[in-house]
Amino acid sequence: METVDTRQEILIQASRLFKKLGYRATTTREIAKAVNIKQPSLFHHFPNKKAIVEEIFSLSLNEAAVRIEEACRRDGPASERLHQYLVWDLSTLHRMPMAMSAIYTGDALKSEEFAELAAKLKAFYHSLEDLISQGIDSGEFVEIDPMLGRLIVASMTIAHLEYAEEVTVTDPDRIAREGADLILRAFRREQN
Amino acid sequence: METVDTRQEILIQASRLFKKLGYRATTTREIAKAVNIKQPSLFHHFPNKKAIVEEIFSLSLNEAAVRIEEACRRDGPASERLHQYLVWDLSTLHRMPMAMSAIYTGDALKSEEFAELAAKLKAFYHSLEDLISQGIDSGEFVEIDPMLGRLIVASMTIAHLEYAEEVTVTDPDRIAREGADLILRAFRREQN
DNA sequence: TAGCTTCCCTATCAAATGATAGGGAGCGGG
DNA sequence: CCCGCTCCCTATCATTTGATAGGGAAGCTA
Repeated sequence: METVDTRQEILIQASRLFKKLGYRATTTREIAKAVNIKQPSLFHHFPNKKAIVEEIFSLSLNEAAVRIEEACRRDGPASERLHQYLVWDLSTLHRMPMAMSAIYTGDALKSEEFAELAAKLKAFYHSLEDLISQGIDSGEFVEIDPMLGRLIVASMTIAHLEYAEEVTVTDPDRIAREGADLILRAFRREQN
Repeated sequence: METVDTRQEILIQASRLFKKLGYRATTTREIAKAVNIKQPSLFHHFPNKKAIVEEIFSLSLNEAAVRIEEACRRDGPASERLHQYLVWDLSTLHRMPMAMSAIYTGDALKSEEFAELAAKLKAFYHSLEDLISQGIDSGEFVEIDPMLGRLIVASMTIAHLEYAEEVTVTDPDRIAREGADLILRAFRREQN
């Protein structure tokens, strides 16, 4: 049976190093050292360095892509649907032992070799922009370019992730709600 | 006399590649190719690769650090001082021919060798948190951890930079004002 | 013209780094 | 007992990449 501990530990340590140094700057030797194994042993658990970051990425993006698309198609106020999605997203990410902000803030996605992942992310962004457009059309959000809205939601999500990685989180759900509230504040029209 | 054109072109092309690929993933050969010179010719204008990113970084941070500190010490509502600073910052960055978001979103700063730059940025963040604290104390801003406030201001600034780099900017001052408005919306209390 | 400076070139190096080859220890099943 | 599997090791390779050495052309000054 494959030891799941070492594999999981690789993901955790790699994500922290990716966050601290970036993907390219993090060597497989550093990852191995953090896991207390030798460098070639990494390749028993993952075929290559790329596969490590791909797995971390999939952990966060696969389900998120489905959920944001569902949120797009449901009925009801767009602001509520976006809020619900953000609460789920933040609480999920906050619970993960990996430093998930590493994936989005880092350099991994920018590389040519990660075109497939970048495409997934692009589709995700498309749904997010769609949802924001719905909110703008219904008058719930201020009138901004949906692309700018998407950039703001994404960057504030990452900011909140980075925040939660710094402080000790006692209640992931509560801090996720507060984060979602804060993100929506940025472009929700004042309620009168 | 040193040709300023090539030097400037190196900064511009390098910043775009840093944005697209990240600092570590961008090779000096790629930069040279974008500038239409050979790789070793780069080292006539800059002592090493690090110096290129340092110069781009200094362009944006040196004056910003002074201005944010001044904003901290001036009188008047904190929200107005922060707004003024943000308008200056965004309009300055939007006018630069370099892709300035490359510096903040990229992996360069994370590296050990850029500890000096990271320290500068840390001092800048300290002033920003101070200013946000003032606004929270005076009741202008919602009660959040100043660190979270700082992360949000920084990430939204970058989001706005990335936005302006995508669309064609006709009036940098106007888009800077709109950006500053949007950033402050995120945590300014509703005005009654 | 001679001499100096600027700027770019070709050729080349040394180090870092992702990945492979192949061996050995531990362990469980038959 | 031995086969096969898992998991880690040492040794090593091939490539990439930042940087250096040294030369040559163009332009300016005296």
